[in-house]
Amino acid sequence: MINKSTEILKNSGLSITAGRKSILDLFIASGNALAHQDIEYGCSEQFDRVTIYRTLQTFLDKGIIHSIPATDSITRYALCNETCTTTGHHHDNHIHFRCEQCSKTLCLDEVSIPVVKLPDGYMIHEINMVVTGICKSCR
Amino acid sequence: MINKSTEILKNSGLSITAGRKSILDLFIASGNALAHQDIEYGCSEQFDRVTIYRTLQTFLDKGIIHSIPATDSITRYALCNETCTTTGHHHDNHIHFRCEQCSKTLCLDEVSIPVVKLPDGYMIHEINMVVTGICKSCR
DNA sequence: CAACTTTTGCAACAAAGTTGCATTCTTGAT
DNA sequence: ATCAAGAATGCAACTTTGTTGCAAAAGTTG
Repeated sequence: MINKSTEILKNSGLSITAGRKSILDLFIASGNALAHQDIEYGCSEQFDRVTIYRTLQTFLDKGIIHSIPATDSITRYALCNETCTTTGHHHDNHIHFRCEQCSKTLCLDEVSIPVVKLPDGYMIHEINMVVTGICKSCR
Repeated sequence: MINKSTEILKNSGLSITAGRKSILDLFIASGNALAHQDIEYGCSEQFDRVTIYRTLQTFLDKGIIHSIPATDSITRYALCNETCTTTGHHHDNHIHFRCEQCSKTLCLDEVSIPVVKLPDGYMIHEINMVVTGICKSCR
């Protein structure tokens, strides 16, 4: 296993292609959540828009990345952490933080989502929590 | 003051137009969050797509509605409750629930968002919490 | 390296959202 | 009730975002 992106692909049973490695490398390098557009302009080599959409969907399906809700109609994705190996739809139990200054969206892996009690009759499947504000680096 | 939508518009200092009243009435009648498309097809009279976009933006600015984060790139909006009179960007402190069965998004006004403690250096401005699962009516 | 499967790129399309401008409607003062 | 000024609307044109089918190219397995 040469590098991390190759390793992730192998572990998920996906074939190793230049596009997938490139996109994974970008996620690993950036350290924050990426939108489709970030990837389109961020890859050193350029890939077709369609390929990027399909790759992101594949990664979602395999549990390599997760999507982060936002109010601005831009879907962002972030790498799931290592312990999160479930295939198929799943969810990391951490908070997401969006900085209003630098516009970066981060996974705060160390902060887990508090338990909430819903009224009777509601079944909880998944909880998402997104905090906006100013991040550590921007103060 | 003839009806609720007119009252809301007056309170926000907006001029009373057929489009605005129609859209507000739809929010009041539906009781759940609406996406642009729901409004486009939901209004008895039809309005231009652009008008709907602009009306929603105006309502957001005036604090009449708030937007609800989602992972599906569809922005949904819901009426802010009465106590929430701030003009400009603001946020209701309640949880949103999205039902996987009926696809409705609801404001659970009675459930407030729990306090979270972020690592040092982060400034919190706004917290959003979206729970997905099965709602009361769909069980 | 050969067959078999998977992935990619292209084209074409559909949906979502934005902007400028002319026309129409609201409002507030007469 | 009327009218002028300002605000809102509709239209056209455009950009961005996301989807689908299919043929060509690349990856995988023996």
